[in-house]
Amino acid sequence: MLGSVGDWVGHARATLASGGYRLSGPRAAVVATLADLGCSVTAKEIADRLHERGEDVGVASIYRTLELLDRLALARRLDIAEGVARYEPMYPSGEHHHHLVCRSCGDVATFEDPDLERAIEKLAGRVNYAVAAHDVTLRGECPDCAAANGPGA
Amino acid sequence: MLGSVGDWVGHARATLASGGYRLSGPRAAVVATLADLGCSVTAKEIADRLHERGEDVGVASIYRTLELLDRLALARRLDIAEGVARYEPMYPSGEHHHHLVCRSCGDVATFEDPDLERAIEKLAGRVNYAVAAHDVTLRGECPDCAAANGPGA
DNA sequence: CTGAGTGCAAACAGTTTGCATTACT
DNA sequence: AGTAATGCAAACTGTTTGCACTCAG
Repeated sequence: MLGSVGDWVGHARATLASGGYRLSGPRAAVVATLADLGCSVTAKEIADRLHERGEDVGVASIYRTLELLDRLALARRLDIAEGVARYEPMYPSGEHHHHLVCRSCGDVATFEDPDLERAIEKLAGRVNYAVAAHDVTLRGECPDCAAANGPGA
Repeated sequence: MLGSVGDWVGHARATLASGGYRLSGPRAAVVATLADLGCSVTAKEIADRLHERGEDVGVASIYRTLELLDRLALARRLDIAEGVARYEPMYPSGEHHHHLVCRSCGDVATFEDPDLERAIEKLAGRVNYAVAAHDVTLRGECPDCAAANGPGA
């Protein structure tokens, strides 16, 4: 079970500790919640989830933790929809996925594609930037919205 | 000269007109400025440029125009850096490019890659979404920043 | 014990909206 | 003339920051 939730939480805890960062209650809660929610999570979603469980954490701490995770390469920030930052856990193995965003309902799905990764890798070697990461976002309609809107269009 | 600046302005004007949208002074100014600035432009950059030329346009109108252009597929909104919406002209030919973003200085460069497009096209046929568009963003360091920071890292 | 980390609330930046006024068509 | 579009300014949303307090190491 590569990159499983439990693994990532452990990895995050270890990385934080070895970086001299304290594993405070709020910080641990944000890490656990991010792991739990998984893919493409907003600060608000984390806050809400924690609130539901009675374990409230100030928004500032949520933002500060997410920023820290991003800085330590424990999470990555996504620019899928403008206006809201989304985060998701980053696995040490480097495995990752990309996103499909529904223009109608905002739903986010994921995909992985070796061919695409290969094309990007080759490309990265050709450009004059030192490429460290990449995002690919496909936009269109999810099956549900296509069924609902498509026939009419 | 496919998709040249002049072409696009004409195309935009025609599309607006045929959609029943008025070609007001402010709107025309935004269209012209977007064409002029070209790639990856923010609302503020348009406002500033117009201000320099003494042709001030209210921010609201700039945002409304950009949203309209996006809606009419005359421009596309980019989610390159979170927190700011960036726009660029969309050419009717469908030709487009993607972006390289420097993590150090924020510089944005562009690239085109047929292999990548091919991979995305194939992929689009395989997923269950009806894919209408795609964005690819490579992140890393531009040559200048790599030269400045790289040796130290 | 001591400073990293927290929570609050105020500050901010970018964007949107309501409404009276202006100006395309 | 009639209505789409503008400009202003206030409202909003998401995010950041200053500061006194707290708690993990």
